Amino acid sequence: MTTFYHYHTTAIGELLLAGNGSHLSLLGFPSGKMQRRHEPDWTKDGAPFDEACVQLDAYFAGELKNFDLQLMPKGTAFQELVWQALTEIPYGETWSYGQLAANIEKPGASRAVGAANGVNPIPVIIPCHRVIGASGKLTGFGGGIETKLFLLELESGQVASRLNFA
Amino acid sequence: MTTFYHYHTTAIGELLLAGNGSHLSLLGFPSGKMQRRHEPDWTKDGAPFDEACVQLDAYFAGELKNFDLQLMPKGTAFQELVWQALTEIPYGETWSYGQLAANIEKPGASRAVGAANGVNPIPVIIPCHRVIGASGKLTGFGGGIETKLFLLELESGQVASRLNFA
DNA sequence: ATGATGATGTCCGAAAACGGCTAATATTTG
DNA sequence: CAAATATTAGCCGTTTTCGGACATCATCAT
Repeated sequence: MTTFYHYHTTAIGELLLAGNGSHLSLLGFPSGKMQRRHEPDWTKDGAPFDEACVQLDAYFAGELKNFDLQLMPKGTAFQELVWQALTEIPYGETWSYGQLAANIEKPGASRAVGAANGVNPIPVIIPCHRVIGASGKLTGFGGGIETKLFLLELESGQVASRLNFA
Repeated sequence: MTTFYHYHTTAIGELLLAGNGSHLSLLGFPSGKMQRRHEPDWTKDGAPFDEACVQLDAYFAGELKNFDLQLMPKGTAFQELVWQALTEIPYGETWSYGQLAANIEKPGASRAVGAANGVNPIPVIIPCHRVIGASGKLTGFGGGIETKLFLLELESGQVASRLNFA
């Protein structure tokens, strides 16, 4: 099965999108700490990334609050359960890792939830950034803590129109 | 990639053959101690097993001394090296595990050779039965020691025309 | 306040166990 | 006294097991 990819520039920098012909399976950050680029055997464009880009643009413009895309994140049963639960956190809201754990009927698995969050293959669209420490601390984010903060401010209606790129 | 399979009865009982459209990747013993049967998602027949069966029949009739088939055993680098070396043992001859180890430039790895022998995916055709202990003892064989003995007697020209099946 | 503790799922590296072995010593047997 | 058997101790790739480390957090002692 061939994998398609596409780069798209947004307010948080360039993003890598990838998937098969119909479903999105990856959103990565080509620059920054956790770099993620396309694999050599992937095919450029070709897949329906247009819709994803349109929705991303609208999201960063503050006009779209809920993505409606065909997603296909791949992980263990537990991870997919967590990622599914993530999509149920309303726009602009934040939950703690423990709350999310309780929500999937696995109280005590807050730490495991954090680990699953850390390998979320489609950040932003699957809003792992809406999960923070119980103390309110933004404990981590693949695209960098500053990006996580930017997304939360965007969703909270604050300005946060610019961001320093390294 | 779909896998094809086929059962064929020989002097040592029923055998399971499996592979893709062109290469043989498995020969198993459906009955006996180390049972090996086809997986549910495999496709019956369809692949060119005809030639393999013809050669097997000729082999058990004592008429064919060297198989000429497209093989595709899958294992670690070391294992494939061992299996390759196995095919260089002449018909009717027996080597010790230590000799085989020395032959692949890994003296001292006789024990590892034994382990690799034990997971040979295509016995009989890849003649792991031609390897015995340095003392002459037939130390092991997936299809049963008695089968190993049968094969060696067959290749040594002895009668050994019948074999008791459990 | 600060710090140790235990619960949870996954990954990763290290360490140990396990064989289709063998040559070198013991130890038994005729 | 040999000449068959044990026992032992290295050998090596693979597999299994185990112990931490994590995007945590409530709890109970200091």
